[in-house]
Amino acid sequence: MDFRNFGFNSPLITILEDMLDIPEEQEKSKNNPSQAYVRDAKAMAATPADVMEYPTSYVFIVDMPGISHSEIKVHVEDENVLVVCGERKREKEKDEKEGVKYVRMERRVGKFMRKFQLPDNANMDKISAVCQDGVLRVTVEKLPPPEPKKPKTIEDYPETIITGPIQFPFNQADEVNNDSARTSSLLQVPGNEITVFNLLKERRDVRERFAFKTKSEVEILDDGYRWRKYGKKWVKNSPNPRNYYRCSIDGCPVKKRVERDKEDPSYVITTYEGIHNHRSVS
DNA sequence: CGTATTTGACCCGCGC
DNA sequence: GCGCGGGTCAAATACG
Repeated sequence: MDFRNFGFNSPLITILEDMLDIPEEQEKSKNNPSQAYVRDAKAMAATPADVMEYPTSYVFIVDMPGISHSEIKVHVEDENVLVVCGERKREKEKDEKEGVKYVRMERRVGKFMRKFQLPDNANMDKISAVCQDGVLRVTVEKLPPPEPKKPKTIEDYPETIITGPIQFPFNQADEVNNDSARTSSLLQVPGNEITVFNLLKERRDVRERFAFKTKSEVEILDDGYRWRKYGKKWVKNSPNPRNYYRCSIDGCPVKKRVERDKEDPSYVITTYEGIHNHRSVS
């Protein structure tokens, strides 16, 4: 998560603030964007914050010294910007008491504020805040990670037909040193995905080549590997070209051919040959 | 301009 | 040995 742009605490702003030390009263005479800007800059510079990431949440810890609960406001603006602000007011009645005067007045009076750009996975509906001992603690729950798409089995896709001896050149690394491992593999077709599994239980049954056909608009099925095209051929008796690909990993011997079924052009026939000597890349 | 694809040439095995 | 079908190479070309 990128928190670099979270705060507004660059040294430049602090220097600017010192140079433009405008009295609060004058600031209140508003309608001047630059004054509002400076006021916000001062408020942010005066409001230190920590940000922590937990497994299921983000926590923003903000100093709000001497500010009563009722003066602290937490809200979200612009969809994903968490704004925390508070204001410590001068206590007029006490200040003006007979025979009482300030000898020193350093503690900040005025606005405290911080803005935080929330990450994409922040749950805007699950924000809570507690304030204790002048420290505000805002917890923003994370959205649960996107549900892993439930793999579908080949039975869910009767359009996919295994047409040759079965072998999985991809995912080969998963079954290394495990001869009886259940072999499974995921093939992704845009909008669909297909897991072909359990078709092979014994490593010794592995063939160097297999083919299947899938109903698909596009010819490039994402099988988790990157391929480099090295040839294209018009084969006899077919109106469609045959495309030749090599695994783009240097030294990997796997090749595949892709062509449209000449009987039914809505099917794409893919033939794999060889065994990958590396893991898939995606 | 670097990278991917296209495309014709070349190569290889097979049947005659 | 020759021709055919199909796989591969690599120069030319397209593409981003």
